[in-house]
Amino acid sequence: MGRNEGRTPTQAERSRARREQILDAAFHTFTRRGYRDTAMDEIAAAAETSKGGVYFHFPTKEAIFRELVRTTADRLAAKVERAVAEQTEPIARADAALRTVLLTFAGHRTMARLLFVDAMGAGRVFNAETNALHDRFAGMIASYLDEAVEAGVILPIDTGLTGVAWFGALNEVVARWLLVDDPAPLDTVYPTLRALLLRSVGVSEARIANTSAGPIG
Amino acid sequence: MGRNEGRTPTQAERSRARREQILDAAFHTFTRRGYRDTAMDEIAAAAETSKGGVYFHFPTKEAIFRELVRTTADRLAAKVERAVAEQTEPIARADAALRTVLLTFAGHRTMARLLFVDAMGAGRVFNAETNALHDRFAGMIASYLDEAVEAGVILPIDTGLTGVAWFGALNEVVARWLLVDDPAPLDTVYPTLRALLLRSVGVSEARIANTSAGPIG
DNA sequence: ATACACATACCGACCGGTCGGTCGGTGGGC
DNA sequence: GCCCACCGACCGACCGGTCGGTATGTGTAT
Repeated sequence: MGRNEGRTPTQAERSRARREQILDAAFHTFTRRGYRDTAMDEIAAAAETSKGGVYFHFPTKEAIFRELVRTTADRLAAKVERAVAEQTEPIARADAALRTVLLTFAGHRTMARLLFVDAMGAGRVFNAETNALHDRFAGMIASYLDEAVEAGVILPIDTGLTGVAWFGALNEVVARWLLVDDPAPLDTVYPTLRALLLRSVGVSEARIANTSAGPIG
Repeated sequence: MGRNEGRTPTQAERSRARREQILDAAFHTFTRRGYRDTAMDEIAAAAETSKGGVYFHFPTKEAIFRELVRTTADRLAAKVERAVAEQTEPIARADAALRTVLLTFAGHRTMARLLFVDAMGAGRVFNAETNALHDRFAGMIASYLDEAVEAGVILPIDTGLTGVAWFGALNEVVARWLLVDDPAPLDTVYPTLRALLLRSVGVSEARIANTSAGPIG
């Protein structure tokens, strides 16, 4: 690579590093205490800088939170889409999506926490945000279900409502797992939840018993 | 009816009336603006009294909210239990529970709102509360499912997890309906959701098609 | 190289506003 | 004459965001 190998970092580099540092600190603080209960001073302290320093990099508290939620949701959605793309058969695709979400949350509990924080600690401001987030994921599910209906492998159901219901079920299971002190590992509930959801759209027991695929991407 | 027919009410009566008035005002304000965004002054104003007046009847803001949630949840639970008691067949019982919740919410949107407010606007304080509330209803569902499993009319599933998942699905569908501006009537989604849930525990299509019962209590 | 000009990153005291809760007072019914 | 119900000014803590100031680069002309 260029000159200045690992030497005194340039201003731009230090700036981006600090920004990241603040994002990290905010992530952890929001994750542990919720949005409303997190003070800017706390974020500043956790990032080992000052409130002024934080406000140099971000315009408002809300902006920090939004960026965090957005990037986190993006990462999760991308991971799901990657996993789904590896499958061609409709049921296997829906299944891959479910597995990816569940196992990703299982591996990154804090990630799950952040995506649930706004529902737990934010005020009216974020209802629209939360709504949009839920819509996005419920919509993803619905589109996979549409494929499956089209292919005739599941019943011709109301995929919109089903997407919402599936998302809700998943949401609640994960939320429960987040709130309990020493939760059972999330991946142990996966087979049960999978069977429950697939059955709900008319997949045969035989087809459900036939589990698919290996580890997630 | 004793003497003093509708005449100047006694002090105790006026006191209880005021208390109710405050509860009412708090209910409406919490329902519209969420817990955190509701100021005691607003409640006082809505109850046509003063902040001091409110604090004469209630020790803290939290106490008001708790009482509201408790009595509301109690009313709903009682209604569900009454509806369930009218049925003897396990599937019909679970079905009655679902119908009652959905149709009660459909008829009392504000009631639904209050039960969801704590998740929307409260801070850490109520996580335990919310958790307990969810537990309670998920537990109710699970116990009905247990009956059904016992009777052999549904598959021998993990009723605990299923209770959580059903509750989550229901929860999300209702929440969605609360947040959308002009929602489709909740009772139109009932048949679809009912079929979805019943299928998920292995009830046959034939049995699902056979809808039960008349209007709710 | 040196000096100067300017921007960038950061600090922390401070401000303005909000809000839960308190308290001294008051008036009307018993 | 006492006390219940009520009033509303007030308190103190908290918190998001601002601002004047500083110090450390960074580019440029000499």
